[in-house]
Amino acid sequence: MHKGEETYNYSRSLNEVWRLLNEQERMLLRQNAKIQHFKKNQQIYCEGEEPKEMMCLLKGKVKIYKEGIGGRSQIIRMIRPIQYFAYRAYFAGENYLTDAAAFESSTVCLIPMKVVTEIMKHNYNVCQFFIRQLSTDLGIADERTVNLTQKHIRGRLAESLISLIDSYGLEEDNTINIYLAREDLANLSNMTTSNAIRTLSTFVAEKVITLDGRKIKIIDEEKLRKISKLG
Amino acid sequence: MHKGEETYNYSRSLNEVWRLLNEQERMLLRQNAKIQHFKKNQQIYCEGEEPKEMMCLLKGKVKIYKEGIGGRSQIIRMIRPIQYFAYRAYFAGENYLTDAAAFESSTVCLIPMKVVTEIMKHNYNVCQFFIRQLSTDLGIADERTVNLTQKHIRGRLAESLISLIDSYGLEEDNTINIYLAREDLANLSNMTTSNAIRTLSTFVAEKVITLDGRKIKIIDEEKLRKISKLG
DNA sequence: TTAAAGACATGTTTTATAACACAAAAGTAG
DNA sequence: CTACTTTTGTGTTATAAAACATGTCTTTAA
Repeated sequence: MHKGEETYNYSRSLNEVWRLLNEQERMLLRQNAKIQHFKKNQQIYCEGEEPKEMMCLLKGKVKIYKEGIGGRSQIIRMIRPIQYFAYRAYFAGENYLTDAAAFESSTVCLIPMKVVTEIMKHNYNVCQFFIRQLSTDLGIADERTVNLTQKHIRGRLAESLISLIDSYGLEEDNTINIYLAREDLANLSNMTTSNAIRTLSTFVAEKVITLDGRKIKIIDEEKLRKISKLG
Repeated sequence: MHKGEETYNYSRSLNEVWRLLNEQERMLLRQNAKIQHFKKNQQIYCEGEEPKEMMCLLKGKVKIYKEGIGGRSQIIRMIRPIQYFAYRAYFAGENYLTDAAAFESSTVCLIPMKVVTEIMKHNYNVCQFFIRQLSTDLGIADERTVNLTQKHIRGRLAESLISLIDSYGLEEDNTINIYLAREDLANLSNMTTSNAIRTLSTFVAEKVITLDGRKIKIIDEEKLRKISKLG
């Protein structure tokens, strides 16, 4: 695939926001957007940095996380392709409060926030897009707070697996379409790596999932949802 | 105070957003806004309800909370006068995910969301106001998740006390300007009521605070912040 | 003014989960 | 291929916090 074609596909991928724009605004984006590749486990931005550009994930998988107490990191949310991220801090007038890193080799489109806000001034649809997105994410964060603080280990892990299914989907053979280290699964579910491993094992014993290395195959999604709700 | 004067004062209180509006928009608000009083402990809205109106707290104190597992409720955030709330769900296209109730006798201004979005279409400043607010709140929610899941009881309670100071301020004698039941303090800090009581007692023993019923007087704010960070 | 209900306080027991320790497996580099 | 690091897996111990129990104090109500 030569460079022109690659860029063309990316432009199409930005679709969701793209169709809210007129030709002039699209031109502005084309002129200012940059494409950047990140290797597996490469940092995309760091806590404390000043946000200048918003990002749209074109390819790959990205985690937004925080380094907590005593090196225990906590994954806040996961990004899938064609999701926008890294704009919150700029809008709040803050530096980044989180870190972002690529789970796997990823491609990101960077758009200067100055350009974005310039467009927003004259385009209500784009404002509405961000308001809806922020509102949805705030709702998810509120739910998450209760889940992580009140549910037991089994419930939290089940919840995480379900959210991974929702984000990245299942292959034809019911394998979750992302391969995470046990440690990441633990950081997502607010538990130690040992307990993530142990609890995954009990799920296997209960025939809710099967494991093959990092491949997680869902056997009984109904039961998994039940564990997430009650356990 | 007669009715006209009361309304006049409320209008001035809406200041922050008020000055973003032109005369026509202000008229629209005046015609559609309603003032409503809530008694102590009265519910303002419930989870599952369809949001139709945004609210601005004019007087009193309000808690936004969620009923979690087994009746354990979790306070998500506290509202102080001249803060707007109850708009997230509408913007996200959802029903309310939280409950809201008055801590003490409170006065609320209700503004139909239809009117708000109508104004937003032609007023970028109002869009910006909500985007900034949502972005700030999302940042707070992310911080909170890590604090509630990773800090120990002492740290969580200290954190809650500090956030109460930040929200409601201190009297001249260093008393926190809100009187919460131990149970509410517990629901704010993700712990049982017993543990909130116990931990408050240890804070008294350590001369960080003094207690007189529900009055909490801050003796050593520096130490409290240290406990919140490390403990 | 005396019950009754609710909030506050504190000691004891139980339990979920972290912390630790070690081993096996798998991936990585020299 | 071999050594080395990282990841996974499992048993054991320690501990923070919930659950439970009980009593006192305070407010409300009859």
